[in-house]
Amino acid sequence: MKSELTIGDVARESGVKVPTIRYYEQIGLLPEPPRTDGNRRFYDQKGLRRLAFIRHARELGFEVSAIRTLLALQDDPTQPCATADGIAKARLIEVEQRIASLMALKAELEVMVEECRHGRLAECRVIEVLADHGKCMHDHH
Amino acid sequence: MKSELTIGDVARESGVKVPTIRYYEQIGLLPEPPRTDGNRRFYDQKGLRRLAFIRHARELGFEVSAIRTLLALQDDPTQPCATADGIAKARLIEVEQRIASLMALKAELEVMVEECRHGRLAECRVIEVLADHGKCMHDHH
DNA sequence: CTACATCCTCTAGCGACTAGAGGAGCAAGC
DNA sequence: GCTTGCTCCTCTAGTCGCTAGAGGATGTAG
Repeated sequence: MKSELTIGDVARESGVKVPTIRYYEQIGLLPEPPRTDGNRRFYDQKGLRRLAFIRHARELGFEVSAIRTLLALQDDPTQPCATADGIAKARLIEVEQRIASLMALKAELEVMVEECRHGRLAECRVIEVLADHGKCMHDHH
Repeated sequence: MKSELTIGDVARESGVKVPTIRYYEQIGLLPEPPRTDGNRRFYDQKGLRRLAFIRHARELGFEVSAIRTLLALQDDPTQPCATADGIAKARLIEVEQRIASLMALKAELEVMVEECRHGRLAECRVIEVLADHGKCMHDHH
């Protein structure tokens, strides 16, 4: 376990691309790391963990502003966790709504694809359904 | 049924906002409509249908480039519909993958929220799970 | 005739990156 | 030492699909 990690090292280990790491630093999600004599960033295990935290949160769909709050909470563990819990709950609701919406779209796409008779476009269901919303059986949108 | 519709009329009837309609025109999704003496755009039922088509396709998550192709196909209905069918099928696969991914995230978020004991952050599951990906039971990401 | 809504063009901003230019540093092989 | 080639640096600009705002013209209702 190296103690001085280059930006490439942390990129490999965290799965976050090098330019994205620099971008996170630029927007203040990551602190400015120390530099070598040759002006290169170097990181320690703490920096790597912070980046892994960010990556995981991004994968879960949290916005950067939410991650900013979560990181601040992590930095001050004397705070009650109601805030973190609230952010997670809000995200859960978003995800549930997005799933419901996508399920409806899936059903609609399936009908379109299913009914396409592979003939001429004149009777193609894909075009037809898109052209006339009334032809789709769902009222979700 | 008016035959000369202002941009505001088609916005109301299609549910697409006025600046978005102008944007669609700018990127070539909509043809440049004729203008009144006072330089205002006016539309007919055909223009409104084209906009409704675009809106529905966007709601189904099709990208603008895909919609461009679908519109071209619609304009030339002698073409086989295999292309339209392919676009819809590709989108269906995307949607299915997105649903699967969101279901996994939902499960993970539920565990996080469920296990949060509403105590101090020191033992908050939300922060903890985010900080250590190994603590989450899914290997989807 | 005066408000006020709607329209026009134009430029710039959003989020979360991603790509590319142009140059400097570093490690390994010869 | 020297060259090759990879990684790093900064900076600007582009992506997608809009959205917001400035600053001005036009149309409509009372």
